[in-house]
Amino acid sequence: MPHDPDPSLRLLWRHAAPEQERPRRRGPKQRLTVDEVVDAAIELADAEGLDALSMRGLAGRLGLAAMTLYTYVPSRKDLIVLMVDQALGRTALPELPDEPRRRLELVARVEYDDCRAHPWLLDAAGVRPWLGPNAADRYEWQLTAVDGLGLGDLETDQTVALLVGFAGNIARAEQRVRHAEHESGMTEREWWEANAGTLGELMAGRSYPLAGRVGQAVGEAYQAAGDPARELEFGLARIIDGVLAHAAGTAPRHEPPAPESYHQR
Amino acid sequence: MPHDPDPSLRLLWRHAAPEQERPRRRGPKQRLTVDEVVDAAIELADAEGLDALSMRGLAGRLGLAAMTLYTYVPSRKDLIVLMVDQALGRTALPELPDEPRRRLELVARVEYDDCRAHPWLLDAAGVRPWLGPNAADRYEWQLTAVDGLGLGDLETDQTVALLVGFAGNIARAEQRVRHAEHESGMTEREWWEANAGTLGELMAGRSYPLAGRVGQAVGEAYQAAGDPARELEFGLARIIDGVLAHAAGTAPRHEPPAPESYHQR
DNA sequence: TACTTCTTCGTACACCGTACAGAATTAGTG
DNA sequence: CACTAATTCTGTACGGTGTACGAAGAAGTA
Repeated sequence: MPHDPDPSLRLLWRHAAPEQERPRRRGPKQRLTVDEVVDAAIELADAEGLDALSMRGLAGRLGLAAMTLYTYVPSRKDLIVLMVDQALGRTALPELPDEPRRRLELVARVEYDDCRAHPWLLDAAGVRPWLGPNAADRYEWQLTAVDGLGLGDLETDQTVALLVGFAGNIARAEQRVRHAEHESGMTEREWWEANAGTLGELMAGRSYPLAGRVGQAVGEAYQAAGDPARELEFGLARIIDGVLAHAAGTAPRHEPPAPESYHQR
Repeated sequence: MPHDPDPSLRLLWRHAAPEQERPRRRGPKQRLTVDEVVDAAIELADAEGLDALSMRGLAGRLGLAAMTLYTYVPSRKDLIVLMVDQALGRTALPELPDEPRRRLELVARVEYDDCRAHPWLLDAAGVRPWLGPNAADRYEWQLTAVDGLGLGDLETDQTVALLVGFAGNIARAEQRVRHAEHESGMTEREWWEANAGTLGELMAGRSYPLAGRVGQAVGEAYQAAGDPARELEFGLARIIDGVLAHAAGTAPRHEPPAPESYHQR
């Protein structure tokens, strides 16, 4: 017996066929629209994070009783799916430049900017990667950016995943620091100053020559410049170098290692 | 007024100074050890995910009352921090090969394997990236792998982040599919078959030339081979190409500095 | 023995998502 | 018009969560 189609797909694509969207329904009109609900949820999640987005809280902010939300949206999970697609739709996809490197950079940067504007996007990725209209548009746009390098279909897809995944990781690292600072009430620097003594005492006996040196350099650079944009710059340049070299067919190729036992448990 | 040092740091490094670990305490002995609690939590999270790890559930599995756990661990968040470090400590860090490419590959693969063995590691990364002993050991090991390429301290750190971040992303993508399948009760293929009709109807009017073609190719390749290992392979090769090219100080379109042996294919 | 300190545990609170039933409101039907 | 059916809105309730708090008991010290 086959499965039923997913009802929330129609909700995701609710703007696709606006002709007969509302074929005159019986009961009272809805006070709000789904878009208004989702927009309010986005606003709330932007301000206070996905954890702080509760059905009761959102309903209260909208002047509704808690359960009323369920006439707009089947569940909190579905709401989040709608939020993702709606947030993606807010940024207009810029025109793609001609130069390949610029195109790939742009794919990563757009993703990075969105993940900074809506940090909860990174947490929401845990739910099903459903195809909403804006997600579909964006995927098509991303593929267009990578298309024409001479890669195969699979490699094109993997390149997109590589770029947006990396951009998301940079955003995630920033978000983690902000989150920790917000909830511990002290900055990264204050935390370190408060714990350096304890940590040094605990780590006595162990030696971390590289980690000590590198960690210090990273800490200084981070708090001095304060721009994790540099981090984006570096990794992005490496990735694009590698992709372009591969596309040009000039990258050195090696056999993958034997899959079993490159290290023991 | 300066901040107090973080109490859970001592808990993280509880094995660091075992001499005077227990300076004769008064009340009854604890029935369990912190390690046993954390191990049970890891086991539970491995089996059912981080969401299913509740204090009551864990306590029940250990034969304790719920609140008793709080004599071992200050809070659920701290427990997760301990879980992360303890899980990291379970995999012995393999010896690093000589060839640079193999070293970088190994860094990514170890991370990938761990993220597959403990999928909740990816969710747990949301909490503070605290320095536990095993995390510190691993960081040092990762830096050692990248060291010697001629990169600066910052770039070395960023390269590590690039590799492990990528590996985590691949694992995350797999986990997402598994999670969706588990909770929807149908496989990716079944879902598609059930929703292809609806989706096609909804997407009428829009055209996704690339996404359609690529998506189909990806879907076939994915379900046919079932190996996301290929995805790891591809991105990893690009990243390492880019990093090594950069380390060699040569722009992407230059020859690599003739390693002793590499065969082209 | 009495005191102190620690572990264990039951209860309680605030919050969460949401199932359910009833009241109010509107559109279609006679 | 009245009547019915569908739909929105709402309050209450259930089972779940993390954890604050206080009581009870055990083990060490005086």
